[in-house]
Amino acid sequence: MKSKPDQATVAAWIGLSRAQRVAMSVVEARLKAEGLPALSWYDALWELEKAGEAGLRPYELERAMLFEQYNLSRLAQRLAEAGLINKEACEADARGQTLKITQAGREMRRRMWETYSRAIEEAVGAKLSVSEARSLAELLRKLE
Amino acid sequence: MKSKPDQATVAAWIGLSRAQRVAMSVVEARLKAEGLPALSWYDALWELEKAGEAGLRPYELERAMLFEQYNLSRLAQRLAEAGLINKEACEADARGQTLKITQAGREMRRRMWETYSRAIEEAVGAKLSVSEARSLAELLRKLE
DNA sequence: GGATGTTAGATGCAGTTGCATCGAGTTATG
DNA sequence: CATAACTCGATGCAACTGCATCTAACATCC
Repeated sequence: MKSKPDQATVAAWIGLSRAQRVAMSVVEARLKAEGLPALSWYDALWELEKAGEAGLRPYELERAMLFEQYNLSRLAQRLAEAGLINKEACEADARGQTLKITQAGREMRRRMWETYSRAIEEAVGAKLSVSEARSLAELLRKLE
Repeated sequence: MKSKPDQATVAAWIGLSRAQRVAMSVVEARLKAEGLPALSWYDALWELEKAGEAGLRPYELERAMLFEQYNLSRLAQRLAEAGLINKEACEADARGQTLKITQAGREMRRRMWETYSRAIEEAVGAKLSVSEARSLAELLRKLE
């Protein structure tokens, strides 16, 4: 009789939790040290920047970011308050809205990227060769 | 001129964030569905069970779990209130205390493991071969 | 031994997250 | 068209997290 999750699976799970926590705390600390907003702001701004002129419906952004609905609702509020996005009424569906990044939002995203990218390099790039990073990315993709 | 974090590094970072979020949400959902406490309870109970009769000082547990100090302080409070651990005065250092798992704590950990292990299998084991899981664990270990 | 610095752990407060639920609008069914 | 079922997004409330700070107890240095 074989144990359900084998040793390697458990090791991978533990590694995933720990590595993510370590890397994330480095990245969040760097952002905070520069007085920049948290990572979730970046993710949202980036998705909206990629979406361009059309913007995104909250539920689309929610899925792209793997965010809970209530969570995104509040994130959007804060981003709008900060002037980084606009919430526009949606023509096609009177319940809904369309989120669009503002110029200030694009600038903030760019500014965050300077710090963010350095932190990624520190937390991941410096610890893996390019081929290791590629392998890791591929293995992680299988978990989604 | 080469871009600072290369493409593979960024892909690994994104994969890490997403995979962890997906896997974690599966696991937490399974625990919640069974009316069991959150994962952090399991981690603490497991560390204390491994520590055995000697128990652990809060700051030791804190480091083992990669938890913030204030965070662990409150987790220990809740575990103690639930009767899963005991907080004993520390002989060697009057400021400190020693945390020890109780019998109820051991039982809870075992009970959580039944659900937890199935969830790990579902979120990780089912998506990777054994050798892939081994590779993944090894790559992730380099990030700590 | 006494001043100074450091470490262990707790806690008040503000911000964030999770959960449940709501209200408004849309779609499906008859 | 009426009603039932569902989707979109917001929100009250409770739990949790992060930050700063506090108290008490070592440790160090003279």
